[in-house]
Amino acid sequence: MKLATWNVNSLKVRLPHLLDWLAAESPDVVCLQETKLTNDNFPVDELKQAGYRAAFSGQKTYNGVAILSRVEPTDMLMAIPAFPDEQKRVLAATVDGTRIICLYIPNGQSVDSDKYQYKLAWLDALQAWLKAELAVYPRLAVLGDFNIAPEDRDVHDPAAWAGHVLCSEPERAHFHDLLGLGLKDAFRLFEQDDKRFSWWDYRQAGFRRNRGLRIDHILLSAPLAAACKGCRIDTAPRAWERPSDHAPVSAEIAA
DNA sequence: ATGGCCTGCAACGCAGGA
Repeated sequence: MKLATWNVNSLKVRLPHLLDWLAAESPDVVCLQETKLTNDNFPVDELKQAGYRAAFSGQKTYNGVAILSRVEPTDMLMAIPAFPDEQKRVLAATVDGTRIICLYIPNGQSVDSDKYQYKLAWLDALQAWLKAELAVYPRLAVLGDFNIAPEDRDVHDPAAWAGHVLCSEPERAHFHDLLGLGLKDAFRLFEQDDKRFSWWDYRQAGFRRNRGLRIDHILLSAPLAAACKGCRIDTAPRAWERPSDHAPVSAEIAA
């Protein structure tokens, strides 16, 4: 079972990229973030043609998440139960006996912003929810744009980013606490090249200069981590015409 | 040198992203 996550930064613009990538990579499950589409505009038919069912939770202009899968997703949940939110950032579904949680964690903007406080409150609620979910679903995968670079090695210039949003100590502590629940960062289960990132700023030729961050993650419960055969960031689509600023991340789980 | 780029909205510049 191949699981993937991709912040597409507008599914309307990136649908051709997504269809090309699905055809090339044949993932079984794909979590999408920043679809920026209302549900009535979701490209259900195009994805069905490509062989994917879709669950989605969108809104106008901002946010929006989706789960694509080869088999019908069931038991969908559109929010953290104890954290009602107008912003569509959460989608959970069960796919073939595996619980999939797709997240678009708030960016936070800057550490002195109200949005940063919202991010920390959001992460508190996430922590409590995932603890309960793990007790219910042994096979649990959490995929998405976490907007957290967990360690300095996930940052192109740790000195420049020190203390800034996405790298601040409270955010990293939250990420560490998720691992403390028993989740594993799939990417770090394997030997990886240095300076592997999943997001690069559109400005200043960020991608060409590999000035990026690793902020898109796949976390796996113990049974899934034990069966995980690989995890990689596919940087190729970031070099395509009119790319998303994020690259897809995928993990292979043995059947 | 505190911007730069991209998307959506519905502007004719803004908010938001990271």
